[in-house]
Amino acid sequence: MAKLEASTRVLYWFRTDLRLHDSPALHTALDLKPDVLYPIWTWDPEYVFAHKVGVNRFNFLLESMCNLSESLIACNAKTKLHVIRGPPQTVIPALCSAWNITHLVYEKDTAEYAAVRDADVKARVLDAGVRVIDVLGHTLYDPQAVTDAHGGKATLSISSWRAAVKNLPGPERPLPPPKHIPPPGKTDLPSFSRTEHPASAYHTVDVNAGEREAEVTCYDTFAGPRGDFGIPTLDELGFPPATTSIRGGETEALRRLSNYCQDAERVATFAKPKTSPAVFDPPATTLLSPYMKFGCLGPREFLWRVRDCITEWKADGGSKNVTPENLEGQLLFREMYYAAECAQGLSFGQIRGNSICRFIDWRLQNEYDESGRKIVPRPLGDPVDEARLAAWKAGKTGFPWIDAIMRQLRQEGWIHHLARHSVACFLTRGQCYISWERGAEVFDEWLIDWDPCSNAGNWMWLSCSAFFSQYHRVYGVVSFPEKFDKSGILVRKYCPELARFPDKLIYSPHITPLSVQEKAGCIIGKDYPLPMLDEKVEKERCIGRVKAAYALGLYGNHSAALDGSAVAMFTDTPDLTSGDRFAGGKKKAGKRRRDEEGDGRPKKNKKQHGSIEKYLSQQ
DNA sequence: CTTCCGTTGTAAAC
DNA sequence: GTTTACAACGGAAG
Repeated sequence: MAKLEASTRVLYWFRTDLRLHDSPALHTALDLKPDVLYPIWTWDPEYVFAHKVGVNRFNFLLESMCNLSESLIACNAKTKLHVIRGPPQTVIPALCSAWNITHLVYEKDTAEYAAVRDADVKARVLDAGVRVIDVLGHTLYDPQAVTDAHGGKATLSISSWRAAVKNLPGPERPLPPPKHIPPPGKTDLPSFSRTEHPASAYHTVDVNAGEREAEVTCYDTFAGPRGDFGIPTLDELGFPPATTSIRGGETEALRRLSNYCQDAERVATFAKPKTSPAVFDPPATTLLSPYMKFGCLGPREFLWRVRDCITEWKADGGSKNVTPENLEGQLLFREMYYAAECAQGLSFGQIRGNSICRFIDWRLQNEYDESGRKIVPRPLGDPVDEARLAAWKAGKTGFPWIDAIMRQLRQEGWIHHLARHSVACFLTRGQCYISWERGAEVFDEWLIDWDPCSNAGNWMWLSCSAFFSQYHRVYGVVSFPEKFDKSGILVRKYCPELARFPDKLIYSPHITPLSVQEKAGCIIGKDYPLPMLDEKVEKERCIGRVKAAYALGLYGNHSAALDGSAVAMFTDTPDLTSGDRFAGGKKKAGKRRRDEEGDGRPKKNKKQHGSIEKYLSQQ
């Protein structure tokens, strides 16, 4: 009797902490000196059916889970990562009951979606008398503590974030990985049924259906096809093989980190804005973001490895770079976005209801029903806008720099930070004037390192919706890449049809004489698209529109943004590229349009390098 | 109130 | 290759 009460039986729930090193939550679990510890992962149907996730992120996750399982086995041959296929909200309470769990331990996830889910799970198991311990470990600082120190307001700049953390204790050195892990106990699943733990409920909205080549079989059983709680495979998701060359896992993360730190001078003099988005083999940056996203790499491990590396190098006479441009600074932006998301909640990922996000009359914004629910799938908008969005996503805009980046994104699941800037600026305030929500959605689908805080935060930054406001600074689709690479290696790799164009024309092949095009074996307008819009003309229109939006001064939480009437408060600048720009699309009711705007300066339309009409006719 | 600063612009002028 | 005008924002500091 007394012995039974003393027995400590821990369910350790792995989520975005797929590592053994520097895991405060796992450390806490082991400090309980448990008799048994079950390392589990709940294979949540939400991500399989309701959230659009590309094959490369799933592949990275599965590899990271496999690697973690191997590391667990190395600590104790009797253990491994146990995958249970079902929604955590019902599966975890059922496991607690079936396995007589006394403690549920996991790393705290502060992002709103996860926080809501975890609160649900927590409430259910607390009811059953299980103690719940959640421990921070995904960030250097507690986003809630930063928010509190900032008066409950979102941190909108690095300086305000810095002021908020000034009096908080700084990050300590990372914890070592455990050497031993207790074994799990019995693993039977009495009376588990799909009625209680539905996966099918989500089938009605299988948003990934288009990517699948076969049926989803991963929910046929709870413990996998072999009944051994094995890690699912892409086959069981019905997905084709992954296309990325980025391998997942903690082992790979630590190898990459060590590898990058070999070159102490590069670490110590790192300046993000100076790193090239055009090189890829190897990339100019660490490529550690995917590992950070899934917790294969702990932020403190990264921070202190970098700090130590720089200290050593400085001892040899070097002088180091400063935040926020240096490597440590990269982590600080992540912290800033986490704190801002924590203060803002679910609306951080959208315009509607988002008090830090400017309301701008972007095309193809989210749409909501009367009760404020997002309409899924999104009703189609103006065909010209839709065509532009589709071309952007497909890497067929006719601008090689943009297209190469988008194709790299799809293939590799990762692109350089400044490449993200280029394509995000182009889609939103630079040229297309399409809502950042659409871009964020595509990044969510394709980026391995997608993170609800950093992704939405950076899209608001680039679209000048929050964090940043210098909307005149528009990235050129030729000038910007030329600054880094005049030879166009990224374009040659990801747009191979352009590989034989001369350096001077690689970013603007449409002005190439036909004879040269023929020699290069690629006719622009046939083998590669004409530019789908006039870069300079659209840039000027966009700047004018954003300027007008700033003057109007609406934010996402304005009543007009909530009830959908805000768009009608905008007036349009005269159309310069195509007279029938709005002819095909339905205009919003009550929309006013004026003929002239602002400076009234007649804009010359000298170089019409292409038009959406010409572009569409090629499709 | 004014001034200064802000990770990552461009194009022209020197 | 570096410097400067461009046209100009929000927020913090003074």
